[in-house]
This record gives sequence, structure tokens and C-alpha cells, in this order.
Amino acid sequence: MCKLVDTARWQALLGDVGIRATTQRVLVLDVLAEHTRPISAQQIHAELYERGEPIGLTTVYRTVSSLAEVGLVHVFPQAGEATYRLCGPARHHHLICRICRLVIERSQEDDVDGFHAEEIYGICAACRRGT
Amino acid sequence: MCKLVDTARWQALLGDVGIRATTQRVLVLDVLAEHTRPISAQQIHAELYERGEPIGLTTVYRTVSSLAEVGLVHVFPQAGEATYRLCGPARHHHLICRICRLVIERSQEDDVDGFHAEEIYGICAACRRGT
DNA sequence: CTTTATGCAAATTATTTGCAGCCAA
DNA sequence: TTGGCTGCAAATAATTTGCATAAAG
Repeated sequence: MCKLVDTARWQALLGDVGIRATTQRVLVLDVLAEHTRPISAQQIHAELYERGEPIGLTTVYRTVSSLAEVGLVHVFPQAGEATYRLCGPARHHHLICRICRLVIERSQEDDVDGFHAEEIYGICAACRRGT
Repeated sequence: MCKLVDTARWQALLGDVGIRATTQRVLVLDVLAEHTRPISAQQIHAELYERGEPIGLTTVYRTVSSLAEVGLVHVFPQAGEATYRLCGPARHHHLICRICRLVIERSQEDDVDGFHAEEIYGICAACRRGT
């Protein structure tokens, strides 16, 4: 598990979904891949900056937007700022812990009284029992 | 079902939760009571304005914040802007339809694999079958 | 080459804060 | 009376847009 940017992998992925594989998009995907929890555009920008890979904040916003559009990332509209997370290709919905921000991807349907659940916010098992 | 401001009722309610029953808070509660779906602070402000009851936008923000703090309203952090809705006193969680914004209050627990659901976003039965 | 993406600066939009005056209890 | 509440103006903060330049296919 190296920490180098896996350029080829992201370029292929971007090609698959039909958008240009630019340097910036690869970098953003790389940062997203390092996180299991959703992160904000500002955070992506900051991490790339620290990494010595300057990128326009505007570009980060436009990139996560594009990535969301083609289904590679999921948007979590938080209070104050939106956060983003890489998404598996399979159809799924999410369980999001409001304490630790853990995201669980679930493939099976969760329905309650005819209501079709897509995003479930709550408290995960670990946080419930006190971490 | 009259449309006049039910001042006494809101004053009592505010007294119960231990905050001052000001003119503005009563007005905000009145607007909230007219809506079954969550509405934004800006919308509350606009409706009071049209109604000829000018109120500072700042006050609206501070009011919904206070009301949320004492448990009278629930905050739904949407993309872009937060929305607010009057809440019943009983312990409950919500099902929120992303299409029609319908909110269903549910008293019984909804848990999935040890995850405790508090807010469930998805599609309501009506919208699923095409309105 | 041609189209699409980038990035800076400026504009928008939602929300918060400072502070002086007002009002409910 | 008096501490909490209001509202204006100004400050923040996140996100978007215009436009000229750069890079991908």
C-alpha cells in the first residue's frame, strides 16, 4: 500500500465514466481515496496545498461536482458545508453516523412503511456503546 | 380553523419551555404552524413581510435557533440553506422525502444492524408511485 | 486543432456578530 | 428595573460565475 498517486488507476476510471483525465481530477480522486469519511472541498484543497500540489479552490468545487455527476462521489450536504466521499459502483444507500461521521454503504434495500430509505443519519453501533 | 395569530397559545408554549414570549417569536411560530414541510429562515422572513409584519432577518435566524434549542422546532440542514419545522413534544425521529419534502414523524425506533436511525431521507410512498 | 478544464478575481448567498436601543417579566 | 431581545450594518464563509489562458484527446 504505497502513498504515491495512482495516476493510471484514476485516469482509467475517469475515462470509463467519460470525462477528461486531468491532473487536478486525478489529484482530487487521490485525496478522496485516502479518506473513509466524507470531506469538504476546502479540506481537499488544503490537503493538496500541503502536499505541494497547488490547485484552484474553484477547480476543486467544479471537480467534486463533476465527479458527483458521473456517480464517482457522493455528496453529503452538511450544515455549513457540503462533504464528499468516493462511492462504490454498485447500487447502494448510506448509513451516516452523526457522531463519528462513519459512512456505511448498504446494498440491500431499507424500507419502512412504503418509505424508501436512501440516506440514514443516526448513531453507529460503536458510538452508541461509547466508542 | 381561523387564520388569525393564536398569540395566547404560542405565548403559553414559549413560557413552558422557559424563554420570553416576544412578538417576533410568536409570529415565527405562527408561520411555522402554517407549514407542514420544513421552510427556510428566509422564507419565514418573506412571509411575515408580505403579511405586513416586518421582522429583522437576523431575528428570524436567532429565533429559529432558540426554538430549536428548546426543542420546539427541528432543523433540517439542506444543501444551500437550512430549513425548520415545528416539532411534536414526544420523542421521535423523521422520514423526509427528497421529492416532495414531506416529513413523517415516527415514534417507534428504526434500527438496522445496530445502527440507530434518527433521520431517514428517501422517497415517500406517494412519490414512489408517481405522486 | 477543437473542445473542455483551469484559475484568478469578483459576485452571490446564507448566516453570524457587534452594538445601541427596546421590551417582557 | 434590567437582562434578555431586536434590528441595523458590517463581517464571515461557502460556493458560484465571468473570462482569458492552458491542456487533453
